Amino acid sequence: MALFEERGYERTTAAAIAARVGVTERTFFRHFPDKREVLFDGEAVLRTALTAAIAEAPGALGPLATLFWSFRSIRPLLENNRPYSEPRHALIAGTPALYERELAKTAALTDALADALRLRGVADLRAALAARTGMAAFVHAVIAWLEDPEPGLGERLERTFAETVALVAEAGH
Amino acid sequence: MALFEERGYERTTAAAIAARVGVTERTFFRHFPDKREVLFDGEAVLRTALTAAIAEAPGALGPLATLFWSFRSIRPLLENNRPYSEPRHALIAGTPALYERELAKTAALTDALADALRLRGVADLRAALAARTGMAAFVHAVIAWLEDPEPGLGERLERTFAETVALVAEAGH
DNA sequence: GTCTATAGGACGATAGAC
DNA sequence: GTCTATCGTCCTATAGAC
Repeated sequence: MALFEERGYERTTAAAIAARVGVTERTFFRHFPDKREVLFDGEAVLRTALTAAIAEAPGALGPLATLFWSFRSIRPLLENNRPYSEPRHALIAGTPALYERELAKTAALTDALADALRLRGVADLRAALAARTGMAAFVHAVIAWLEDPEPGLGERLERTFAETVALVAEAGH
Repeated sequence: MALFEERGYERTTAAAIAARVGVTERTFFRHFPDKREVLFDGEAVLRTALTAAIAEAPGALGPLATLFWSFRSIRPLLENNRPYSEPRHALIAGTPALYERELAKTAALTDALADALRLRGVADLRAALAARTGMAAFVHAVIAWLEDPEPGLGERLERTFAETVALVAEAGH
């Protein structure tokens, strides 16, 4: 992050990153399959936390309510991580190659959520649609919060969930 | 597509594509900013059709109903394109680098839909959330249809819209 | 005369093969 | 760790269209 903020992502070579931590360029590529991945280690933590939450959510909840419940439950994780994730978000948003990778990670997470719903007995396509719809709200709320800390993440999530309900209700006549 | 289906995307060099159409590698890169882009020319057509439809949708419709109306209206475009888009989808789904680019195009399209909604007077964040939610349904329906032609796209869209309404209604208590 | 397209040579960086 | 293929950029030159 220090190097990227200094010279920008594209003008920072993999060799320069490697040199900064005292290894060779080849060693860098042994740890990360490509240069973008160096910024996306955290995704696994988020996926683990969310799929665990889905498994533990109250059994009475429907698919989308389960997701909303899970998103609420990992709020502390996101809030604690903000000092790192906020500048990271700014860098990613301004770098097309990184933005593409971020989208791929989000898509992989969406698939994982759908699988976690299936484990709760939700039908195949229904689980996929619920995961997409839920992630649409979650990503919207988190990005809004990363770009403007007020109001807090909890408030952003609740407002977004409520607005999703309102938008869809209106479209359903 | 012929070359990609023959040897796979990654094992097809830009030079090979260029040679196939009788130009040099450098000329290839004058037409396409990078190798992936050669498969994503069509996105502009879809964006133009959808934003135009949003502008022409009945004024009484709310944001999400406007999107659903627009998705329905471009059905013929998608159906006519199926002979090309179906093998293309299979190739993209099996090639991570192409899948990432596809996600980026979808994200750009989502932004364009949000802007089109703003032109209809929808508030900023509300437009962004509606666009994300609508695209979640649209992409779900189109992918399901590309991977299995039965039932048709019209039926896939209606079922998906209805299921979105049901999922969200349930989550809203 | 200007605009647009192709071509050629050189080259840095990523990333894979070994 | 060594070696190298491929992607993608920079620069300049040339040919045809209008």
